[in-house]
Amino acid sequence: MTSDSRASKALKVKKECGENVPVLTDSELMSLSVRELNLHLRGLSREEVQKLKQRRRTLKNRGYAASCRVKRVSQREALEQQKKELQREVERLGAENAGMRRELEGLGARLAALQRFARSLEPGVGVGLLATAPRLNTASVITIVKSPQSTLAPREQGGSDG
Amino acid sequence: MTSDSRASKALKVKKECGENVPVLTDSELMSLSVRELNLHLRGLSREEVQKLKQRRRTLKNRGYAASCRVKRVSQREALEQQKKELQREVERLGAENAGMRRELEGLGARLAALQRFARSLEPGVGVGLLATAPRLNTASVITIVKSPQSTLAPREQGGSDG
DNA sequence: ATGATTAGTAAGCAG
DNA sequence: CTGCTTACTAATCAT
Repeated sequence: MTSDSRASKALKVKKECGENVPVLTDSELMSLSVRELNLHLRGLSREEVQKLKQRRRTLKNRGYAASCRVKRVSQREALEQQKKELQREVERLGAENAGMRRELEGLGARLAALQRFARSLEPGVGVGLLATAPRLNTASVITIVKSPQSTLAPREQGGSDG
Repeated sequence: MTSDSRASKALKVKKECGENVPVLTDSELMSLSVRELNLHLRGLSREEVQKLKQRRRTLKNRGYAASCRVKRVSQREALEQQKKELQREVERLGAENAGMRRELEGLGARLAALQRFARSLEPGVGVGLLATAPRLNTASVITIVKSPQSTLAPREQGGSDG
């Protein structure tokens, strides 16, 4: 503040009250349109007109600066909000990820066991199916299938016993 | 701005050379310690001392305001950087997630096919294993494993085992 | 006293 | 000219 040109506070410097409308309030002067302002400018000297216009500009600048600060704060808060949402999203995806990784592990184990069983039935090496696995029955398969429960495939498991 | 005391910019305010030497430059006055400042204060009137101290304060305030703006910009850029990194992380986790989901579907289909096959070998309904599936051999299992046409897995044809 | 922050001011740019 | 942004200043607050 320059400690001058600040009539907005307490200084009430009126210029030639006897001529026309003495002064305009800050809010009045600031919100007037150019056309409306010109109505109040009639009968004033060039210098007075200039002073009034400068005061108007100053008042508007005051408002511009204020909205500039408001905008700055809003943008910062928006950024922080977006960051929080992204952090939550990362956390959610990470948890979902870990769950699926566990499921994959379980399913992989089940599948590997079943494939080992299937290969054991295969006549590949030179021995036949019945000769290769005479003691194996399907109960083993069902048992293997039942042991880990997946959240993805909670299918029913009837007939566990032979 | 008061349109005075602003020699730092382009405004040329020349100091009355006939009066006194520029006792201290801005940068000098700003960086001096109180003790050092007092050395330069000797022999000056109270008013001059006050003026000098006020100028020092003003210069310091200028620096404070500058660093305040720098800090504001830095914090904003840091926030934006963190947001970008989080976005990349979300993208990465999402892709990993989708991949694992596909894997889970494929494994689920293979497992379901193997379970169906295993149940077909079961004597549960009343007929024995050999009587129930006399034509089935392990080649069927391998076939099922290699190309599961389940509703769960419309694609994913490449078998992992041979 | 020092440093940080805020609102107001003018300069300067962009439309 | 209008609106926005920036640097600066003074005021205010906290240490």
